[in-house]
Amino acid sequence: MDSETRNAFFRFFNEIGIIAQLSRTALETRLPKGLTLPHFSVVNHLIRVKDGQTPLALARAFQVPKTTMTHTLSGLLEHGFVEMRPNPDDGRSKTVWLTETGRQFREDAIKSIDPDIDALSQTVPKEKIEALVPALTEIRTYLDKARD
Amino acid sequence: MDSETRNAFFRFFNEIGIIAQLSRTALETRLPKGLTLPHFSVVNHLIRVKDGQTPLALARAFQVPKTTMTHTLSGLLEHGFVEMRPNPDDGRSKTVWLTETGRQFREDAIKSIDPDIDALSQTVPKEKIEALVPALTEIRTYLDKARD
DNA sequence: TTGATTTAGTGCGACATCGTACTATTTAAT
DNA sequence: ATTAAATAGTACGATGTCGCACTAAATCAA
Repeated sequence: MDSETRNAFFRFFNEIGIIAQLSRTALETRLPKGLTLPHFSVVNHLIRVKDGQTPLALARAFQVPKTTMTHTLSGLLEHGFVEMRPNPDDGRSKTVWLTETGRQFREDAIKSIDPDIDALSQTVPKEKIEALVPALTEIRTYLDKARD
Repeated sequence: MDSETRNAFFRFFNEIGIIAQLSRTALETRLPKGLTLPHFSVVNHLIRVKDGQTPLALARAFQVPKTTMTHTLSGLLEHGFVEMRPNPDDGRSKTVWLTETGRQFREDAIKSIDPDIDALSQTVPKEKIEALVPALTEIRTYLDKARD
């Protein structure tokens, strides 16, 4: 493997890592103290997709270990953003449901974040972002499969 | 802001976050136990750019708080991969220098990782990666400036 | 049916990250 | 020259992340 190819991939993953870090911090400064990107992401996911999913399904959707999802959900429970109900199909399992407070949290968060996205879109228009996503999805899918 | 635009950016940052996570895990499984992506990245940076830089310069290069860089460097010191020397230009400061052990660590790590990159490049060729980097750099630069 | 294996979720411990506060030194202001 | 402000680095504490081990329930095998 030539070092030029290697460096291309290194540069790519380095930019990815820094963007992940900066965007996360940028989002979290807009959230009420004690709430993090995973909190917002999970609530957002429950709205965009559907609630009533199991913790394990959420862990898989976000590619995190299930212990991490347990921790994230415990924070959402403390804030009253979700509630757990037994899974009628599986006694080991639970289902995660949004509360009205949780929906409101998402509404408020989006109101706080929208101006930032709007500002970013002045420099990097939506179309440019949309053009990037398919390649990123391809890479993400590859990495997901590659981890055995 | 219409929700379509918002969702485009959300999807983008979501993919970014997952790729960062998966690629980090993939790399770290190739490193000796106890060593992390930041350890490798810093050593790699010291070789690609130059050693003798200050901890603060490294913190800025990786967009992490200086306390985080202190912690990363302490790990590199423990492993004997770098050594610290006083900064002749500034008595408050230090400079970070690679050791032979550190260079060897980087060599070995690259040998371990190269096959993975090679496999990835079969699915996502170098050219495709290189085409993505400028846009990512633009976004990273924007986010960096935007954090006041 | 019974026992073995797999799976969902959690408690716990290890460690990475990062904000706050502190020391030592440098730079700026007068 | 003296003092105030800014800067480099670190110690410490809080918290997020995740591997390991465990319990309870489901699935599979005979």
